[in-house]
Amino acid sequence: MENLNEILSLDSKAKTRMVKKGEILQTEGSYSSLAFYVKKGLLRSYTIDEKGKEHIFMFASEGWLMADIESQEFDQPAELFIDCLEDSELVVFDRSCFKIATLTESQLKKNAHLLARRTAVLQRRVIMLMSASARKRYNRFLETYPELPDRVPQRMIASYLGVTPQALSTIRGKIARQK
Amino acid sequence: MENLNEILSLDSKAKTRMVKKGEILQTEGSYSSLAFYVKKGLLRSYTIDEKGKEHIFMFASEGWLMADIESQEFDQPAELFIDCLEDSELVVFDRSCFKIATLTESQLKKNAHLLARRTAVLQRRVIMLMSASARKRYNRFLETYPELPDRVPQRMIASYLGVTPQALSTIRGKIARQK
DNA sequence: CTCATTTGTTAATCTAGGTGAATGCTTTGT
DNA sequence: ACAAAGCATTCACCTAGATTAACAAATGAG
Repeated sequence: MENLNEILSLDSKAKTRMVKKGEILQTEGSYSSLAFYVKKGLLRSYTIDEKGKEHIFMFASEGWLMADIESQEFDQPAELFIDCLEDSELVVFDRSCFKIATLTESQLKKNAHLLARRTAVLQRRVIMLMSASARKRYNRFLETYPELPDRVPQRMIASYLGVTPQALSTIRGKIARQK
Repeated sequence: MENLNEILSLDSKAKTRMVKKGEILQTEGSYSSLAFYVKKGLLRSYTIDEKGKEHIFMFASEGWLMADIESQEFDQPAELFIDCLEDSELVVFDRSCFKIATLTESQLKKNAHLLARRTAVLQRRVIMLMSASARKRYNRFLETYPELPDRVPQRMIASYLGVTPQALSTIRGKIARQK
């Protein structure tokens, strides 16, 4: 991820803010979407389907940027909820800060890298979801985010992987037993 | 989608090229990745898993840009195959044309906008794959790409949706019968 | 035109993962 | 400190979709 100084240069009005575990930073359907750079702590973004079930879209720990860039760029209401999984220290950016039309050239370049990187992550995620079993997705998750399993409740890892907590528990049991 | 003139302004060296149905434009692992703007015709990008099964990542018909932006951005070998589903007329861009460092401000803005749009599509796709049944995904596909069902073989639609051709056939049978 | 390949359909299994419920364990709030 | 809520695990089901296979229709190459 870009370092903090580069990120900060995107918006001189950005402010540091402390948030408590459980605090909700963005609600689906809201227009006041912001972007959050995580200095310390852990965020997640997710949707809630018509049956009330949560589907975690991504996590953001130290050094990552959490934003509903898509809804910001197209001036649509937020599609995602964003909330806080640990007491965190965030740098908060105004949504205008990611509106492409308003950015300077050097900001655009940073932004383009962030976007390209994000797109690459999503591309791999789509391919995994289409082609790999729950067990393979879990193993890939462990490789990709080695620091998260100790900080994120298992039911949320399950949600990120697109399986139930029970299924993940069974997978973990099998992996542990066969070693 | 941006109109052709805007796209063309990205690269004065871009050339128009006619390609035949079945022609392969990019192979997984190759470094010579290009980008293709579709003036006429239809392309697809896909991976092949360890069992030899194809997984279609996206389609691009008239007015869309097909590119393995991810591998271009990170100078990695291509992750995707790209081939041609109909005789097509394409504008071919060199990969350098999407290397961020070399672009002008107005090109960067178009590029960023294309990426944001692509990311939004992928975001919805991930959420669909995690939370919706095959039937719902098919209905969503029909709404989103109304022109494709008549041009794309069903087995490829099935591959895009992440189900087997048999499963899609059954879904279509049920939908037709219950009307 | 004709034979071969690819495509779509249907049907009979099989299985990964979902659902629901019971059991302990750990957090949380007061 | 205690009750209450949330969490992970296990088990007994159930169901969506995979697999395999057979067959008919469409496509295509020589």
